[in-house]
Amino acid sequence: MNYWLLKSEPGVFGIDDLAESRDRRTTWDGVRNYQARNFMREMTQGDEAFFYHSNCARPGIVGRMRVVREAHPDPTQFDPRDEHYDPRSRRDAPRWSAVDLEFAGRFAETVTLARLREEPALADMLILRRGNRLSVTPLTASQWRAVLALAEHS
DNA sequence: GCCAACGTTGGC
DNA sequence: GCCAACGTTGGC
Repeated sequence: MNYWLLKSEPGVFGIDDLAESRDRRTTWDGVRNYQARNFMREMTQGDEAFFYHSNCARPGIVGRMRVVREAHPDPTQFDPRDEHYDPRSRRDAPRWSAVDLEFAGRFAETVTLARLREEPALADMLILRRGNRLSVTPLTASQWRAVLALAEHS
């Protein structure tokens, strides 16, 4: 079992959009960073992930998801009308991957970025490191539990 | 392989 | 809107 944190801008695709998706599932596509892509390729079915709202008034963790389909070629890379189209990617050698995720609950309160920074148990969390902008990062089991504890005691 | 220029991310 | 930090691009 692995734990992950995935960022998305709520103005583009927020946790409510996931909760309202068909079967409460979505394909997490559009990732165009190699490090983030490589983390997605490490995901296995049943892995747990947090949904983080970025680039918004109250950035922070807003809920949970579960990996329901492992890495597969991101279809948007082949679609010339999609903003994530990559003309250099070939169908016989796809450059970018996506995973499918299922909604697993929304927190009663957002665990804000400011709150995450205050928590000693989360000092090593990757997204809290200076300048880290990765949209997909791994968490340790203890970091996962620490965030859940913050969510439950807010 | 170096590195300057540029584009993007994302908090504030 | 600002800007620090980072990744990517492309000339050389």
